[in-house]
Amino acid sequence: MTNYPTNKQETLSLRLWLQLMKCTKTIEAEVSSQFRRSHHQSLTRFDLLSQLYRIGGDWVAIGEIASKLMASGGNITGLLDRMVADDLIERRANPRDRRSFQVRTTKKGRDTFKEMTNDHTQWIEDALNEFSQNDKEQLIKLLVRVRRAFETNTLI
Amino acid sequence: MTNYPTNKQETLSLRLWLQLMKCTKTIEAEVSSQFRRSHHQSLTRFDLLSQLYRIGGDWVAIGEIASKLMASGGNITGLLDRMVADDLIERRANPRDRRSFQVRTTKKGRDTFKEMTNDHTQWIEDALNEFSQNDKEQLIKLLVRVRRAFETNTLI
DNA sequence: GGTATTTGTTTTATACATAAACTATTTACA
DNA sequence: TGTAAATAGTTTATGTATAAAACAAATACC
Repeated sequence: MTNYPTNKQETLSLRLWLQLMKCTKTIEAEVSSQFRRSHHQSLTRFDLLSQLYRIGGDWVAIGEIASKLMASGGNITGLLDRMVADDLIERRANPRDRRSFQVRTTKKGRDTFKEMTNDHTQWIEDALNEFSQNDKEQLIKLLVRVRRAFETNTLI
Repeated sequence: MTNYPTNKQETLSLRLWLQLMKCTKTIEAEVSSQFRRSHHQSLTRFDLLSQLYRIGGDWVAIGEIASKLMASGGNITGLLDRMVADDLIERRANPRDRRSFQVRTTKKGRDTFKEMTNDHTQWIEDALNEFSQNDKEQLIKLLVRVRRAFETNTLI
């Protein structure tokens, strides 16, 4: 999102990273504000509901949610509290481990997610319909490679 | 960053957007935590210092900063307060317009920015050195196109 | 010249993010 | 066993983000 000084040597790699960020932020801002307007929900909540949906309606440990969302524990605690208050998810103690808690979606949570995901898919489709299948596949392939490069790099 | 349900029709456009987000989040998390560790600064502060550097050391109106960072006004007020407290920037009333305020970097701010930007460039270079010039250029081109598609779409 | 509107910024309320310290439990193992 | 270590979540302190209301100063305009 930043325009870096152009007088300094701005390498191709750096330009790539800056464009990547700018692109993501632009779409994210749009989707995020649409979600707020249309559903009074945040992108984070959508992510969380997606994870729960993906798992299939069963009780899920809070730690598992946190790792899937790449979020810190303290963050998740508050997020879940607010979503329980809004009746999107429910929460219980893990019957087998008294340290642990579990959550799952409520009916309202599932309905909300369904509406959100329909809108979401539609927005993205509409915006990206000008791209050929080939362009998209190419881009996906490159993005996965970039991410892998960073993930392996990080583990050193 | 989310893995969406694969049983539902997951279009190519959607997969593209999800990979884009995942990729950006991964790099962002890495850069962000490095900045925190190495310089006790956030990515947001780096962005702000970049803008000030780009402008060239002159006093800049707060509103201009806000629009360049694509941030809300209320956000900027707090951010600037903390950065003034850390002696990275200084702040004064606009001598020509008594509604308005201006900021510019301090010496410490410029030094901090210089160190951060060197590290930043190095990290990105190291992670992306496996990519050919052609790959990078291709990717940049596609990313710009995607962003434009979204920007024009949004303005409707 | 006086009122209405716009502009530039802050304040307030709330949401979301991290790290670090803390509590409670479970597990490992001497 | 009994104690140390690991694990699961929460709390706390702080930073970053938004929208909406508030405010003061500048500008528009009748």
